[in-house]
Amino acid sequence: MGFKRLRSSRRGPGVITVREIARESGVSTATVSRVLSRSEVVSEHTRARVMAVVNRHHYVPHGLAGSLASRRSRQIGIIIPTIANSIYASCTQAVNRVAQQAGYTVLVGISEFSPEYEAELIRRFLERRVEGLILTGVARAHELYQKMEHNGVRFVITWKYSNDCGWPVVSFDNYKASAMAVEHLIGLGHRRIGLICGRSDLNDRALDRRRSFEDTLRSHGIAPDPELIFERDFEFDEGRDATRRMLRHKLPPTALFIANDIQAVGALIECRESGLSIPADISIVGFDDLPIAQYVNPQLTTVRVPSEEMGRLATETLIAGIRRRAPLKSIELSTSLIVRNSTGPAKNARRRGSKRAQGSGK
Amino acid sequence: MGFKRLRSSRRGPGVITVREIARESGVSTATVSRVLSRSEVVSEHTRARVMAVVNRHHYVPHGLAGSLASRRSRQIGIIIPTIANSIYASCTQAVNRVAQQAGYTVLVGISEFSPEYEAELIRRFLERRVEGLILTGVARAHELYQKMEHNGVRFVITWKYSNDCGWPVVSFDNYKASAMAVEHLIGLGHRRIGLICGRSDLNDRALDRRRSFEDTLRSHGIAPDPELIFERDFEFDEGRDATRRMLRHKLPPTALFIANDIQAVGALIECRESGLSIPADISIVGFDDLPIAQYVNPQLTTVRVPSEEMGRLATETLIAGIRRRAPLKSIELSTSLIVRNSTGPAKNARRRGSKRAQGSGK
DNA sequence: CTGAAAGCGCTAACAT
DNA sequence: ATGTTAGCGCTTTCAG
Repeated sequence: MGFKRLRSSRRGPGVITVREIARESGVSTATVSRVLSRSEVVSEHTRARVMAVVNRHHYVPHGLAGSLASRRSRQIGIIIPTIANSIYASCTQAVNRVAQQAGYTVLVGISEFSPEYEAELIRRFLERRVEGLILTGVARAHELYQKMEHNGVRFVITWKYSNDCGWPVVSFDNYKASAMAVEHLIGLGHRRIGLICGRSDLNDRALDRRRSFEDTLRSHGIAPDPELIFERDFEFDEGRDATRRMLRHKLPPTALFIANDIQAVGALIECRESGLSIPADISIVGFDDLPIAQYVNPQLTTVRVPSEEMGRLATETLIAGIRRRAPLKSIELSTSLIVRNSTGPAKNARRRGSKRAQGSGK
Repeated sequence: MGFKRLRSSRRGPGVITVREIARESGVSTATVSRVLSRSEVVSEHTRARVMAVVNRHHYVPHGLAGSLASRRSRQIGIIIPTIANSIYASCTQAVNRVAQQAGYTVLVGISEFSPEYEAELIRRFLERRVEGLILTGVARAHELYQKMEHNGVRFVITWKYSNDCGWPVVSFDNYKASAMAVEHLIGLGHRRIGLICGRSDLNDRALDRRRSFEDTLRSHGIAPDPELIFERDFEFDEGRDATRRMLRHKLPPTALFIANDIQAVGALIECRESGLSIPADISIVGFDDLPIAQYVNPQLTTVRVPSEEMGRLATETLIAGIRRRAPLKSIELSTSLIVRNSTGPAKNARRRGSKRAQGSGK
């Protein structure tokens, strides 16, 4: 107990502390702490006295010290691949809202589709002692899962439903959703169908969608043509360029399944500028149902994903698990095909008529 | 996957601490700490021994305790109004990248255009002891500025350049940028010009753009018509609806300045669906230069804003200020008008010809 | 190059 | 209803 250096021990701006507030209001630090958290257990009189001092100094308690002492950080983390695609934005916004409501602060990490970067973000969030983590997809080094468990942090996977991965998941099923989209095209008589999706080596959601595409074709007796499958980044121009290449093919597709709306809009523009009429000459199905899908011409048929609901439920599940100290339960969400004007019967189709919007999942 | 609880003081999962690592590797906690931060001052031999134990336990140091002891949180915060508009997304992504690079973690706050919510976020971030803050716009309660100063946190304002607010600012000037857009229309002979922008009571950027619009018209001898001014939320449909109302006016506008591309796309669609041809019947200038601006038909003339550069520079400025313990310096960025195909001469215009892309700012 | 020891600012038993 | 006290897990002088 040295009496040397009172306020602001080492150096640095002498920001006010509980001790100072306690001294000035003539109570103990414990009482100040109580006023600031569970103010109902404190008498109205002392509460008012303390708050006056607090306000006078613009005192904000040191949350890190508080977290250290209480062993609860009141923080959760979310890691998404990009913030640029508004589909992640709406999910993240929902997460934020629910977490805030429950008294949690959210750390947002953007991995930019890099596994190394994601690992680094997870490490940082663990260091920041988040109580829970919302992750995108399930594919990551086993070591990372170990690290999360060893550090006692709960997590939930989003954007990829899988009932055999062993981790808690709150998501729709990319495989089922894509099958629905592809079957819509096949049902319209299309047999020659192209695919554009994200890079399946960096993105297990893209992988699911691609596998679903190939399997669904096969199950209808159609052999997927590798020359009609493109994996690209999520940019309008990438979708556009891939489409251009497909249209140049000696046997061009009569329909495209494009596993995200950004690339799909690019594809749609490319088709239109190439003089094709949609859906008379070529049909297009997207994925995500971004707001823009209704604002292109023709309006885009696409798969609607419950991104906000997913964010909300994932956060609720996570926080409930943290509070109850119980294992998290998985939830499968459903998607639906929104049939608009970018899909129609194939030329020379044997079967005719189009399906209406239909549900999948549970 | 059960957690065996080791020695844990009160309760809770016995997560490993420095003390345990120190014990197992036969060194002091000080040495473990050195290995984990400035490993170069430790002998290769002990370093290796310590790291072996660290890895075996998947040990992640308690960053909050570290921050408390070192009095540096290594965190900065950014508060944006929404994550849904990709113009903020690209800025935020740049902030993240630079901060990460410099060893800082970023807290992202979404205020949803609510001053109360923003105040709450600032309070939480202060509590989390961020070392710096990146804010959107300059309009907020004086008390908040006081609070930031009293708590010794540095901050920089973005998205609004103003050299008389007294705070450090890294931004372009909304007023100048808008004037450039409006003068483009006036230069094409338009005299009857409508405006759609965000709500100027919640958004000082929208206010600047609106004032600039009105002032620029007046300076060319045109009286702004209140019936041709709409303040709306940032949704396609809002832009569309406002446009519909303007087109119904007994004296409809021949040109629209729409102070963001989201509403502008909505406006463009509405005009097209109303049977107007763009730019023959009506000209449209947007603001932001979102990727979508090139993907609508006709391509949108709009103001390009340096959102990534702003994010990058704001972060660099902030971190430099934190490191040097020096006041932050303001930076004015420039914008440019990207002339595409949605603007053309007014019908019956006296003057003809259109201007090319031109710069503003510094 | 390494260790001992004193806190960082707060919370939560446990008392009163 | 309020005070006393013992840490939370780490970093950082200061010695050696």
